[in-house]
Amino acid sequence: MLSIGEVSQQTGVSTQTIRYYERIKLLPEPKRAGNNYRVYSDSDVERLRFVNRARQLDFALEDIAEILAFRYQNAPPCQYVMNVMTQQITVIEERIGDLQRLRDELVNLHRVGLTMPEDIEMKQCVCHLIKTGQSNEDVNDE
Amino acid sequence: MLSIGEVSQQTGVSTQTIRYYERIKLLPEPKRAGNNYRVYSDSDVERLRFVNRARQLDFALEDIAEILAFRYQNAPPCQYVMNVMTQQITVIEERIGDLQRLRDELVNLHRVGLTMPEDIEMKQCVCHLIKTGQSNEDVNDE
DNA sequence: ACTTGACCTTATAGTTACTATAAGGTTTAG
DNA sequence: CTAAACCTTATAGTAACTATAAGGTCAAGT
Repeated sequence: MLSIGEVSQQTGVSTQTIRYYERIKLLPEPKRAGNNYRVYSDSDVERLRFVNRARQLDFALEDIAEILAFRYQNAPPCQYVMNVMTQQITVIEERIGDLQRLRDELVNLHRVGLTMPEDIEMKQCVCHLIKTGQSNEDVNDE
Repeated sequence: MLSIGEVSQQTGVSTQTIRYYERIKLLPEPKRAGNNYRVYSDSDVERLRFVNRARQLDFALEDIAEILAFRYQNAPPCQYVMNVMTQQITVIEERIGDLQRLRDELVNLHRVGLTMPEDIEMKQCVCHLIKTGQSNEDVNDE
């Protein structure tokens, strides 16, 4: 039986966040000690660990709630979880692609900024690059 | 001279977002027509394009406001912009790394889920994988 | 003249996943 | 007996929008 602070330490989830999860019903209301402090059982901690782990996999809290609901009904959430995973993978791969393109663009702009003569750099410079939105194509491919 | 809807079409920024930018003073209050409709000049549109382009580069609105403030004072924001860019690139590269690790982990879990015998898959399955948080290491490297 | 639909206006609340703050109660060590 | 390190609740703030409500304006069609 652990206090909220102890649970926080053991799981790496802040006390604020634990209370937040309780508020949005992702975690059940724990028992209370005589002084009204929260007291957590092993199964509470296990559930929190599950939530935390799923968050690290970037599952939305809503999806996690759904999975937990399946779990509680003793229905197998497997197919659901597998579907969510497939979706997640697609979304993440798209994000990676977007970010890579963005990084290339920024690196380009930065490089152009560096190679500008100082007096121009200090007057028109990078703002112009941002503004036009064409530097990328200019430098890159066209 | 354009209406908010026309500006929206020309820039790809929703009318809601244009009003939002005005509210947080990223854009100046435009003139109004007799009917109280917003009327935008070319320079208004140019400024919005700048904001939009910077957003596409994932600059925070706060940074954009800072850059625009420099611009207005005719002070060269160059060094500031260059610094922001450098920071952005670092942050983005970290995010890409995180996401790649996450994707690998998910792909792994998904693969394990697929190769599970169906009866097990339908009872313990992926939830267990999420729960333990150890499947990744099991499958990957150790 | 009137109504329908596509515009425009403001103000306010909702989104996601937290984080921070205020204002206070409890417990333990010195 | 007081200071610290816990705990409690309630509420507001974060980023960058998006959605909703409730209404005003305008051009075209009947």
